[in-house]
Amino acid sequence: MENSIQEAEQYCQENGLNFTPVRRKVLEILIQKNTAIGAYEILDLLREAGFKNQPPVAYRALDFLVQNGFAHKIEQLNSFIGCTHPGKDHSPAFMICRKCDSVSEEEALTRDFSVSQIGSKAGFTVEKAVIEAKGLCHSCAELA
Amino acid sequence: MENSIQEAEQYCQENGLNFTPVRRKVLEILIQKNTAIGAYEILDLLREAGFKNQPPVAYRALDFLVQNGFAHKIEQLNSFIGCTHPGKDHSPAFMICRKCDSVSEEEALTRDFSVSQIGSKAGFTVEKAVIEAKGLCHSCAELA
DNA sequence: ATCCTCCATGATATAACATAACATCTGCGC
DNA sequence: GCGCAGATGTTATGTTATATCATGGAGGAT
Repeated sequence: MENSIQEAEQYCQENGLNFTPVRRKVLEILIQKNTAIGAYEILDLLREAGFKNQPPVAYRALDFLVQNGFAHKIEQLNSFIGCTHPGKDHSPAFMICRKCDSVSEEEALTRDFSVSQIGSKAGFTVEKAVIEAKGLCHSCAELA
Repeated sequence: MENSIQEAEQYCQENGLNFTPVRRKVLEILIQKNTAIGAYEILDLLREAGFKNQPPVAYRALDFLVQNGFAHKIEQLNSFIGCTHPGKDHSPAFMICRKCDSVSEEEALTRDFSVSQIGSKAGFTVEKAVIEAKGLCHSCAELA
């Protein structure tokens, strides 16, 4: 965890990005929680940590983190999750457990497939792909 | 368009589903618009057509349509679109143009790939996959 | 025919998520 | 100092979605 933060810090320095206290704190929150959480929950945690807590505070920090690959938005949950391998170029696919709400990030790029290919066939230029699956995680499937 | 409605009607009859006036009207709206629209826009159109217009009216009809494969939710837009090939079992991928906001539905299942496979590797059982891409559609790409 | 149950709808209220708009501050180059 | 750019502060509001309880209507069982 300290590790991830330091990586983010370094990446920002190298790329002229401003890794401010709020941004750092939000990333810390995301990494610590290790699952998808909503902006307003983040806001609560920010307040507890002594930061201002109007919605734009959280959303602005989240924008920054998502923009720069330190976090992802989970569209189906309207929530956010720290990226497990930031910086690197990747096409993530998220597995959302409907029972325990855990979210895991997998790599979606296979040799034979990409969303880009699907788009190409249709004459569409893909710039960003969202892949999210709902189902049962390993642990919850065993209990069933 | 009349066609799609009739197909839906028939499917409902065969499967013991209640294709009520609101549900029919919402499907008509979606098919007519032929792009993704929000629940509150649907609500307006329902009102114009003489239906009640509290939010649950639209959301309940949309739930029904999505549940039964007559429509899909576009998560990135918080909006809904009529399904272009309902009834059939399919795994759709949506292409969302950032310039003209058009949304097209493609088939995501290829011989060598599925989101299920990505999940399996991670011990995850995929029940439903959401694939949405943002980018430029053919027409908008040409203008650029 | 009466009652019961199921499903759909009506209606009110509120929750949850997100952004617009404008003010202020701070660091930095000139 | 001055002005610019990026970040944050602050207020207000817009947008999306659901909870909850009441009402209605079709169809089956007795």
